[in-house]
Amino acid sequence: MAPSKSTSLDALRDLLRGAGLRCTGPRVAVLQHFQTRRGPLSHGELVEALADREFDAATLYRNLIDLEGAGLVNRVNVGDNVWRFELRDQDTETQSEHPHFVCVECGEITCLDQVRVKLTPAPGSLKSVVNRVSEILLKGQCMRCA
Amino acid sequence: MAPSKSTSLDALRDLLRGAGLRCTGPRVAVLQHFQTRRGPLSHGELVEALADREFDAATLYRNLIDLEGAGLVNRVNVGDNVWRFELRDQDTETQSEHPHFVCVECGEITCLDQVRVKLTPAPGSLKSVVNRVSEILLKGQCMRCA
DNA sequence: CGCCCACATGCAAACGTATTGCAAGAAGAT
DNA sequence: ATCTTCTTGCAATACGTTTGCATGTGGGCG
Repeated sequence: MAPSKSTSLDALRDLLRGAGLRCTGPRVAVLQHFQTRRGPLSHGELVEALADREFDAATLYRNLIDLEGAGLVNRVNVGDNVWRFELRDQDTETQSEHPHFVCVECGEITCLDQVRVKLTPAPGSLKSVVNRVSEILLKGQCMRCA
Repeated sequence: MAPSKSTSLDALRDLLRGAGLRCTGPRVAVLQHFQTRRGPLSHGELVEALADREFDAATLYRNLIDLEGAGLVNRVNVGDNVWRFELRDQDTETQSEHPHFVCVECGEITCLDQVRVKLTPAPGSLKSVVNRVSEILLKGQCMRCA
């Protein structure tokens, strides 16, 4: 019968502790805000969104970095030279195989699970410089922004 | 019998004038430097590379912007929040944008001119979200960092 | 060939985001 | 309850990007 609020709060608590981070006010607030938000969030947007809580901007910045280091959020760059962060899906363990598509307009990130990318190098071009490709990023315009 | 130096200089002159830009010392120097360089170049790197010419940094910055507006260079973003510019291939009319490879260790950026990327979408996956792919970014580990 | 004007340069400064130093404060293990 | 270590708050710095403005210059035109 526990209210959902405290339930999710406990979940966040476990999430933080499990990641080796202390459970503090700012961090819980950040995670909570991420849960209500779809899509990447910049540091500035986060500061403004939590302005009423009056957390220090540097604290929130470091929180984002820490959460990224703990694997709870991803840091993405949609091409406007501003770091953005998004809650990382905890369910999917391996996400390395499929390419990601980033819309340069709305910044939405799409996992192209079904898309296969085939690289056909000319002799001596790819092999000479590239050892291993770990991530494939496609940038462009999504249908909605077209 | 004209020396190749003056020949290419004339070519650059025509390139600039043809693009509607005045032929000035800084602009010629920028284009010349791009010709000797493989891969994208940041503003800071360009300033340092042409330090002996003692051009103003703001001038070089505006040159990059102007050259981009004239279609002579492309502006790319490899994910480190720094704008980079590369000479645009004038021969290929259809945007044959080559993919870029970024080493996640040393940060070196490589133009994979010869690499062709073929996307084979499963039915209804790519078309539904992606309208147009404008940039392809491959991240991984380069040979030297392996 | 020289004039003239729009465009380009140089210099300085503003700006926004990213990043760090340090002392005070809080979390959580014992 | 205490103590250690991590975190916060505040300030200041670093860095790339961008702009204002006065001066200088390319190149078209007479």
